[in-house]
Amino acid sequence: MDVPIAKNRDVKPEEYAELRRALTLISGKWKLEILWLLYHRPHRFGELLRTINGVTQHMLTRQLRELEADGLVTRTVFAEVPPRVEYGMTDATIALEPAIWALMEWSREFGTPARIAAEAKAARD
Amino acid sequence: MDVPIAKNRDVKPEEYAELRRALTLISGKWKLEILWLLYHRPHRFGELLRTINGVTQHMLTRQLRELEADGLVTRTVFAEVPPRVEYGMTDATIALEPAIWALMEWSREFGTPARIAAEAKAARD
DNA sequence: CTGAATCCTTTTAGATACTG
DNA sequence: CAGTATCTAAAAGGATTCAG
Repeated sequence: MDVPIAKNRDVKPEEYAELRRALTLISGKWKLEILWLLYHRPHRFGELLRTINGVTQHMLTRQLRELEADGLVTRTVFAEVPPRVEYGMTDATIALEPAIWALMEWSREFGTPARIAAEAKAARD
Repeated sequence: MDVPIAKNRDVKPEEYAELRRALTLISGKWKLEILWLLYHRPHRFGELLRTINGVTQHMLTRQLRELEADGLVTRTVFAEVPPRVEYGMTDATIALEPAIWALMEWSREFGTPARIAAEAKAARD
């Protein structure tokens, strides 16, 4: 909090695109839940489906495919009957933790609509 | 990096929604550019329009309105002719800096598609 | 058990013209 | 100068059905 970003460096135009891309990678509706569960341990598809409240089979598959394509989860297929698929972390996933943590801290402080509205009002006065 | 989030605490279901909301707040296509410029100093509408490459008047207005509604920018109208409107930071904006910084760090390390793909491949092997 | 295919709704972004 | 009003396009999310 004592380290204003803007005072430290400028941002090149291309970096905005990269930063936006980073946001896109984790902005899927279920991706944070998925990643969080995987931070604890590898999970099977059915485990994720049962654990994540409200997600459909279709959406879970799609979010996992996107995460996999972006290198944020690993997908391991075991040649068994019945089939077993396990999802796990990558180095990129692990490196993402501090950013998620920082966002969660901020969300707890300022993420509440009422609180944010109050802050804005106070700033206007 | 030495502090795995998952090892420290669990996340309540409601917190996922809050975290997703935080992401939504900053996920607009032009919001990061806007916030970054405002971190340096207050800007007028026309200044933002000229400085941010590729944004249209319409989109800039909409993104600013959303940021304002979310308490991430202040909007000050000066009763002058011609009209002058200035946008600035709020406490919530300032508190957001560390999270943006963390995301940008991660993006520089893992945000490149090629790099991410390589990481994923290495993890699979 | 894991997931692909199809169709549909909602959200977000953008282009264009007009205004106090 | 700083917007608003329409309209259109693209992306994201979701329900349902079928399959190795």
